[in-house]
Amino acid sequence: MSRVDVFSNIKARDASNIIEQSFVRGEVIIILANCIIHYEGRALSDIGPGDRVLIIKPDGTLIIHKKIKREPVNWQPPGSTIRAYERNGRLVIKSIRYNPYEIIIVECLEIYLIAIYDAIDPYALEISGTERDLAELIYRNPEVIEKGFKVLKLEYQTPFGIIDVLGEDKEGRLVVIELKRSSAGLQSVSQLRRYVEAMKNLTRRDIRGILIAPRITESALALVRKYGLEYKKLEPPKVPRTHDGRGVRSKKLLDYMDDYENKTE
Amino acid sequence: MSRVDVFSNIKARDASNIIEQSFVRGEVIIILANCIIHYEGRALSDIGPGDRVLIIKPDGTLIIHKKIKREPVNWQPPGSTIRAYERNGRLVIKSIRYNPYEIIIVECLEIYLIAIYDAIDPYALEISGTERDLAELIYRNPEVIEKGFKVLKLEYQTPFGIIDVLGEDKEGRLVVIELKRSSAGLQSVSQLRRYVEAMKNLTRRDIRGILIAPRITESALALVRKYGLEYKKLEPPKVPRTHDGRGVRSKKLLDYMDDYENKTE
DNA sequence: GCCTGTATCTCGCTT
DNA sequence: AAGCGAGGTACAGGC
Repeated sequence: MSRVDVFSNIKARDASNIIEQSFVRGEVIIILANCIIHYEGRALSDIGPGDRVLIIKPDGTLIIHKKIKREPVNWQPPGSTIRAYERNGRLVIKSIRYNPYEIIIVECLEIYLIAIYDAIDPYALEISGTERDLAELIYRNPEVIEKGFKVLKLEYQTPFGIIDVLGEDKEGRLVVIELKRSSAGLQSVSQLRRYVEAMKNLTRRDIRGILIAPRITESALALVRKYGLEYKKLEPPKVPRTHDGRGVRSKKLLDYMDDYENKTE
Repeated sequence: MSRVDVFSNIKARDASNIIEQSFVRGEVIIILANCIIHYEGRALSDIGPGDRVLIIKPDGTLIIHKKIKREPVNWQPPGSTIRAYERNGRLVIKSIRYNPYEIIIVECLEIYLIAIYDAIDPYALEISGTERDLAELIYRNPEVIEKGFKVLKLEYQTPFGIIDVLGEDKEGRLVVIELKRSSAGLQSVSQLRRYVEAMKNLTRRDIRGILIAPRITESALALVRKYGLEYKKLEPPKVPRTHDGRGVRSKKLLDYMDDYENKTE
């Protein structure tokens, strides 16, 4: 049996049956159709007729793509319900989410193609270069902050937010650290300031606040100084990891990179 | 000529030709395949073999979906380049983005289906219930804030951020307003405080700061009080708008809602 | 280009 | 269930 079944030139009623049965079987459903879309929930939207790509996933996700942009024009998150039926000779797909209550109605004026995809996908994404990697770097090598720095807590909860890294400098002052995986802006400075103020309510010790990021905007740096905070440049490490934890992968990527150079030059 | 061409049982070399030619023609390409994916750029990621859905859009967008979740497992934003070729008998799709430099390599172990979609989609999404709608409500009806309130500026730029609404109360005090379309949290309070502090550098007038949102978290409200700010409950209006500006649409949505009740009860 | 802030953000995590 | 913060966030608007 093939992994994919394809239907074209299909009547609305048949399409609705195929979709509902396939959804129950836990398959991915791809629909190419001309449709109009109504959405109401946290906001309200409508869009007139156009050729779009619909993806219905077995977890209840609904994604509707236009022919441009990375973001779907309409969607429903995992856990939503899916119903398909025929109405006035047209395929209608209705998805409802509860809490918050949100509804999407897709009315298909023309169905070009329906693909039923019995997908098997056991692997999870392995990623590095995140803020978490930056935190682990500091945890394992506290001296990257400064000589004599000690980590006291990661993800330390205060009444007014969660501090990425709480530490202590060699003079015994409390150090509040806010991490950013990429450029730090005004918001990051406000965040750090909030945590420092929160800690001032909890202790009478001297407190320093340090913003850690590979880059900072000019106005953010000005704000850091205005608030008596500090900035230190530091990048999150990108460490290739394979499923079994060995760093074999980068060689393979480099292999492809070479391949790219050969193809395009 | 049909809007969709479908290919299955296709060789890697043929697939690559179809993809490259179709991309040049400005069509949407949907590929169902078992693949591994390498990504390197702002971060670094890998994922082992699995059945996924790939969408290549004519604007250079690449989206790769697993069988669950709303978010793609890997992607490339609009403006990226797309290349497809055969390597060791396998289809390889490579996408590069510059600034920042990011590369995705998809190696297909098996191609289940390729659909070439000549999509036509002229309409844009019409949406309401956004922060912008809340701002317009206040601009047209300043009294929703309080009696005697006057709007001075929308999107007023300070050295430390952009104030949603700058206004004046009936006592002649400057009022800084921060809007949220949904629940306000700690971050919103920090933001408002930053703007109020920024204005204090620019004027000697008395300044009030008001956070406007349909809801606020408990700790955010505590922080509002701690900083001497104010909170006012207000919701962004959801106004159905049709393409020509008339509010005809909600009747149609209600029509479908009734339909839903009939179908499910 | 960079910077700033919103989003029907989504997602994971913790209380 | 609600709150909090990260994200390869994407996206729009300004400068």
